[in-house]
Order: sequence, then C-alpha cells, then structure tokens
Amino acid sequence: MLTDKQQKKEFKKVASADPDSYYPTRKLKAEGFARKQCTNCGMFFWTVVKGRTVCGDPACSGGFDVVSNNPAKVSLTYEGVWNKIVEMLEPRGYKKVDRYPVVARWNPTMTYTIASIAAFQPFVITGEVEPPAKKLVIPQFCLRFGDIDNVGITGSHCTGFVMIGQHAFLSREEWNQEQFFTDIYEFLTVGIGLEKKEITIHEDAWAGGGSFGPCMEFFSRGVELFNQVYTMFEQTPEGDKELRLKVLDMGLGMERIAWFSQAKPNLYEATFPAVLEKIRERTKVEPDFELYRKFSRYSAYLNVDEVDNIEDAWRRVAREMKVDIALLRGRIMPMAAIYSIAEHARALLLAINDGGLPSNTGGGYNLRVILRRALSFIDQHGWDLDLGEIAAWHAEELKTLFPELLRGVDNVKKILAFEKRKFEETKGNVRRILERIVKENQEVTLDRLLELYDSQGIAPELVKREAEAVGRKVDVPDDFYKRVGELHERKEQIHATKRQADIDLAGVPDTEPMYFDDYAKLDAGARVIKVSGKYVVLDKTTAYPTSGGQLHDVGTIGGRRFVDAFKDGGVIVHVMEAQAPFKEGDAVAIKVDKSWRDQLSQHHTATHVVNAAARAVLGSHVNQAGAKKTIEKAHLDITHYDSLSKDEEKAIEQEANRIVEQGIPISAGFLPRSQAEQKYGMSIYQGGAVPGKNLRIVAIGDGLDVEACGGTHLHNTSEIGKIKIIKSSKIQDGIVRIEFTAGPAASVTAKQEGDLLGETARIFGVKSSQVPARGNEVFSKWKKLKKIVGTDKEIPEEILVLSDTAESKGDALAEIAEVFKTQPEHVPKNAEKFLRQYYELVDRARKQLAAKPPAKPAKARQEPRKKP
RNA sequence: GGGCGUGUAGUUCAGUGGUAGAACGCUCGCUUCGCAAGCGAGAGGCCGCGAGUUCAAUUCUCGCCACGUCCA
Repeated sequence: MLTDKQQKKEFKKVASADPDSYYPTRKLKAEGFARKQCTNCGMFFWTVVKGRTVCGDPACSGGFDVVSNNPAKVSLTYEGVWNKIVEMLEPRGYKKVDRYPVVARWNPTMTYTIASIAAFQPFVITGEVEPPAKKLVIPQFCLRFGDIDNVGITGSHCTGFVMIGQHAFLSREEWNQEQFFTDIYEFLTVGIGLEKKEITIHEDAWAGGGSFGPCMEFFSRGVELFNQVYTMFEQTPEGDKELRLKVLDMGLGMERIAWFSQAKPNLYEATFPAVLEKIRERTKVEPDFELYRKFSRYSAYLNVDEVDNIEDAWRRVAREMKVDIALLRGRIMPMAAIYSIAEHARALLLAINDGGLPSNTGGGYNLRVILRRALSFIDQHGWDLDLGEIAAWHAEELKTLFPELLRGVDNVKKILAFEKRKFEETKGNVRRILERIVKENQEVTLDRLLELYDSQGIAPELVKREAEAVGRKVDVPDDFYKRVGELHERKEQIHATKRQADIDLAGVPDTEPMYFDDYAKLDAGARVIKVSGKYVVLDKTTAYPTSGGQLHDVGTIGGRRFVDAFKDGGVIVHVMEAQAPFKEGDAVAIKVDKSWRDQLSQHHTATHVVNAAARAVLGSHVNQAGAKKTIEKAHLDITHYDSLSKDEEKAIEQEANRIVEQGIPISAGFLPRSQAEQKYGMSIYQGGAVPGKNLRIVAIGDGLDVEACGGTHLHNTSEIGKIKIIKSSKIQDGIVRIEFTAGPAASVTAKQEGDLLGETARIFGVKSSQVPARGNEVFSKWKKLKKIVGTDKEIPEEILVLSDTAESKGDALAEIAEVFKTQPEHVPKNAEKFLRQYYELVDRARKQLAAKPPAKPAKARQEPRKKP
C-alpha cells in the first residue's frame, strides 16, 4: 500500500496523462478554457487568457490581488455567501443541511471538525450510514490550529471558519462529475459574477484514508477560492478499484468568498464587521486601511510556516512597500491584534458552545493556546476588552446563521471568565519567578531555560528580555524548541508497551448477540463453535461482553460457570472457570446470572441519570468523557472546567435521586443513524463514536437524557433504587470523575460509611451524629495544648475535658473527614491518633499543674476589676 | 495519552534526620491633631495525604491527592 502522499503523486501522473478521463474537461472546453502547463511550477491549469503562462498560485502569479479593481460583480456579505450558495444549489437538487458540532463526538478519527466532509466521516463515506441527503450543502464551522501565528497578520488565516460543503454520496450510475463541476463553476460566474478570464483552474489529485481521486482547484487573483474533490477510487490489495459509493467533496471557505467578493483589505473585515466596529469603539484604534491594503498584498510573505526568519520577512515586506519598518509594524500590529482577538473569540464561542473546554491536555490545549494568545494581545495594548463580551457580540452577529449560539453564550462567558482568572494566576507566577531570577542573579543555563519553559510555560525570549533589561546575558539557542521536542521524545520511548491476544480466532464467524434483541432474555440454547482451553465461542449468546465501559456478564454454559466474556472483533469469547468438556457442535444452554446483570444495569442506567443531573446542575457544557460500570461501583467522567465542590456533588446527587424518585420510563430501540441524529442531535454520542447503520437509542423520559448506547438498561428509573456519590476528582484539566454506586451496591457503600462512622463514634464515645463536633473539639484542643504544654502559660481547665456534643444534620462522615483533612477510610485511624495524642498532652498538663500549683495570677487580677 | 515542576503561617517564599523561619498582611500598644510611616509586642503551622526506613521523618524511599505547565 502506498501512503496518501505517494498515492496522490502517482495518481496525479496518471490523471494528467489522460485528463479527459479524469477531469470535467467537457464543460471547461465548452466554456472556452484551454489547458496549459505553468512555466514556473509545472502545474497543469485551465484558463481562457491566451497569453497566460503561469498558474494561479500566489507564488507563481505574484501574490494576492483582491483589492485593486476587484473582479467580483456581486458583493456578498458573510451570511450572503451562504444564502447565495443555497439560492444557486437548492434548485439543482442539493439539500440544505444544518451544521454539525465543531467537537466531533461521532468521529473516532478526530477531535474537532476540520472540514465539511468530516461531518460524514467515517461511516457515511464507507457506506455504513445513510447521509441526510444524497446531494447536500452545509455551512460547517470548522477548527484548525495549524496557522495560529498567522491569524491577524496575513489577513487570510483563521482558527475557526465556515467551510461550505457541496457534497454528494452516489453510486457509479448516479455520479455526474461534469454536473458537479458546472454547479460550482456557475456559482462563480453567475453567483458572484466573476468573468471567465479571472478564473484559473488547476488539475490536482487528492488521497486520504485509502481512497483517492482527481480534484480541481479554483483560483482568482492569487486566492484559492475552493477545491472540488472527486473521490472515486480506492486502494485494495488487488490494485486500485472504482468505489461503489463515490463521494463529492467540495469545500469552500465562506470567509474567503466574502472577503473576495467585497474586496475588503482582509478576511476579518468582511466576516465580522459589526464586532470589529464595537472593538474599535472601545479601543480607539484607528484602522489604516490604506496601509493594510498595501500590506495585504505582501502579507503572505509573513506566513511563519514558510519563512525561516520572521524579521527578515518583515524587512522584505517593508522594502517592497517602500515604508519604514518601525512605522509599518507600529500601525499594523495593533490592527493585527484586534483581528486576532476577534477571530479567536469567535472560534472559542463555537468550540465551547459545542462542548469543547480549554484545558492543559488533549484538544482542549489548542483552545487554551488561542485563548491566551487573545488575552496576551489585550494585555500588551492595555485594552478594555473582555473575551466573553466579544463572544456575545459574535453570537449576535451570527444569529441568523447559527441561532443556537445566542442560547449558549451565557455559559460560554462563564467558562471564558474562569479561564481568564486561571491565566492571570499563571501570569502572576511567571512574573514572580522572573523577578527572583533577576533579583537573585541566578545563573540561567540552557537546562534551566528548558525547565522553565517545559514545566512553567515561561518562554526563553521572556527570560532573555527580563535578564537583559538588567544587563545580564542569556543565550537562547536557535533550535531551542527542537530541543524541547527531543526532551519529550527520549522519555516517551521507554513507556511503549503492547498487549497481545492469546486465542486464535481465524475463521471463526461472528457471534450473534442476543442481548441486542431482547435485554430481558438471560437464558438461551446455543451451539458450541470453538473451544480452546478455557475459552468457548458459541454461535449466539445472551452474555454481554465487556464493552462500552460496562463489565461483562457471568453465568453458566451447559451448567459450567463462565467468569468472563469479551469481544474480539465480532466474536464474543466466554472464559470458563475451569476447562469444560465441550466440543464443537455441542448444543448447550447459556444462562446469565440475574443479580449480576441487574446490578450492572442499575449502574449503567444510573450513569445516564448522573450525566443528566450533572448537566442540569453544572451547565450545558457537560458531556460524558468516559465511564465504567462494575459490580462494586461505577464512575462517570464529565467535561467540566473546575473540580466539584461538596455542594455541587450534593446537588448532583440530589438531582439524580429526584430523577430516580420520579420513576421515569426508559425506552431503548434501534433507529437509523441519520434519523436519530436529526431527532435528538449529535449529543447522543455521549459514549463516543458508535459504528453501524442503526443506533440503539436509550432515552430516559422525554429527552431528559438520550444516548446512543449498547449497554444493558432498566425499564424505569425507579428500578435504580438509590444513587450515592462516593467522591469526585479532577482526573485531568477539564475532566471530572464522579464515582458513585446504585441499587444494592449503594447499600453496601452506605453500610461501609456507616461502619466507619460507627467505629469513629465508638472511639470518641459519642453518637454518630456527634462525631464531627467532637472530632473538631479534639483536634482544636490538641492543637492548643501542644502549644502551651511545657511552657509557663496558663492552662485553662476547660481545655482538659471534652464536652462538645453538638449534633450534625448532614453527612457526618464527610464532615469529620473534612475536619481531619483526610479521606473517609482514614477517619477512624485519625480519630484514634489525635485522641491518644490529646490524652497524652492532658496527662502532661495535669502533672504540670500538680507540680507547680497554678498560679491564678491572671484570674486574681481580673476579678477585682469586675466587682465594682 | 505522555513528560516535567510545585505543595511549609492569610499571602509570597526560605529551611532542616532531633518540637519550624523571613517578608508582607493581621491584632494590640507607643509615637502623631490625623494620615502615611516608624518603634515594640502578639496571634496565626497535623511542613498536602498515606505507607515504609529510623530511637527519631516536615526532611530520605514508595504510593496517592491537589495545583501548574509543556508536548502529541
């Protein structure tokens, strides 16, 4: 198999050698286009301009030229671009489809939606799932973090943008490449009134994930407007083959088209003018469009991915523009900062609204990076700007296109404010560390620089600047960041481990899972397919294997116990307690233990209930990030930006039990995927991506919680019994784990806690409800005594006896654990320890009093004063 | 997912195998018409939690927890 890159290169040769077979050349020729080869880069391209010798790439055609004598006859507002596309394509049979979330929960291959086609990956593309329409258009908001440093500078880069997708998912017979091409081509010539001579079209190829095909890239004035990909082939072991389901993938940058058609100095001015207006009102920054217009021609030179030395690049731009470099930067940088702030605020609004959270790990880190970049710009210029407020302005400006944003914006503001506070704290730390380095004249070695950056986030440039301000020299090697990378590589290799399967399943057919059809069915007759040691495979089974975070069932096969069941591909393997005398072809009875299954079902349904409760208590940003259900307990990981307070834990527990008490019916059944998505939204993918044409939808009540889930569930929430939250912990930044028990397991938890509390009460010699007060008394008197015993200070009599018997109304065990600052299971041990030490101190105090009769001087002096 | 750093007074941080320190803040007193400030006194610490080594652990070892940060 070739890599995608090799495949693309190979196929491009094939296609270019025979363009009529692979590209929609009939329409091109009919329109008067001629095929040429670029004298600069060798690319084949189509143009109606007779003398043209170079292709449309900015590197070949001399940069962007959007603003002078703009070629677009129709000026489209940002939203107008979408309206125009719909106006053009809807009559041609393309169905208008709502955008998918930018957090791609349905897609196991990516965190964020990075292209319009990603909405349909992987299952629509593979034919497993029906698309919402065979031909469609979609305004898909996407996130890409590869060009962060270019945002605001080059005038054409974004971290968040709308890719309008023109897509088709069709059989070979229905496929009509010339028509797809014509549809989008006429959007250019008719929709925005571009003259043919302004259009240059490249022949290219695309490959990804084993499929590939030709594509046509549309350029005008050095700007790539869009790219239409015809995915028609796939790589197979027998060679390249035509796909059964061909996919049209045309992605068009909505911001780019708005920019191009409006002839604005940059994409930001065309995309969110109202927000920029408000920011300028606040910051009083006067834009110098004249300068930016000139600048925008050259800003592509400042693409940090393509230049080695950014200072040289600036000098080059200043030279070409014939302006002073200091003046240029002084004028351009504040404008670039405003564009960046506005752009990042918009990306964050969409990302957080759709369930993303800034964090120090995973995809959340990208969000934190742009958030901090925006905050840094605000700081640098000392502007009175608030990202939450800007996000709200965006929600307003986008309200007809994406009305859902206005509904979610309050929660987004809350999260942005929280993140800002964290950033301020980190900034404070950084400042203090730098001050100390400078003040104490610490030696700044390379190792120290690496450590400062790696574990404190302090950039070497910052250390250098601070140190040099007081006349000290710090060397930052050019390859500093490469060294940081190497630091990580070396260490990560050590930890690579791999697991292996220990049963040969070659030729074994998939097991028919009976728990999907009827969850109440625990017993069945089956036939033995394969036996290997303790492993037994049946033709069908009622036993649920470990999956979706739910523990496997146990039970008997032919009267012999099995203790485990797992899934290997589509085969379910039972693990017997002891080797069983089965042979292939035997008819056996399989029986799943009811109490075991019931407990797992209680924990699983409770997990959905806790998820709903957490969302109700904490906010709409809460999503499941993982879960596990065993016999003893269950845990649910949710996305949340802070650790939970005791009050929040309590509130979630109460809300969850309220749902239990209401006795809400639960329905479970299969629905075609796109129907389920349309009916319930993409939040059904709480457990992550789920394969298959049909989804099993588990719904609690009327939309209280709806998830695509293959686990075993109860029929009514009242069957859960009681939900008890054991504890919560922040397992990583942005993810909180809630551990809980339900049903009989909750009783076990309650009993364990009761035992701990009872034992503590016995140690103190008080009632359970008095434990927190007495514990607090022991602890504080122990602290006081420790300080005065052995000194000549007065020892008050009341400190030597314990008397507090105040009753606690709440969770006594949690309260006493709080007092001792320890975990509940350590409470009795701590009670014993502190009580013992307290009595030892009391003994010493009494001896002290006996040896040296107290001096009642303090009292003696005080009493007379009270008398008069 | 992986790595690194940090947990000691309200805060920022020193420090040590033998009952813990500074600065700022706080309380009280003096100086002052008052404030700023100065001087003096004082309160405030399970040295994050747990196990191990030790006669002895805040300190050494291991595990956990919390916070921060970088990389993919």
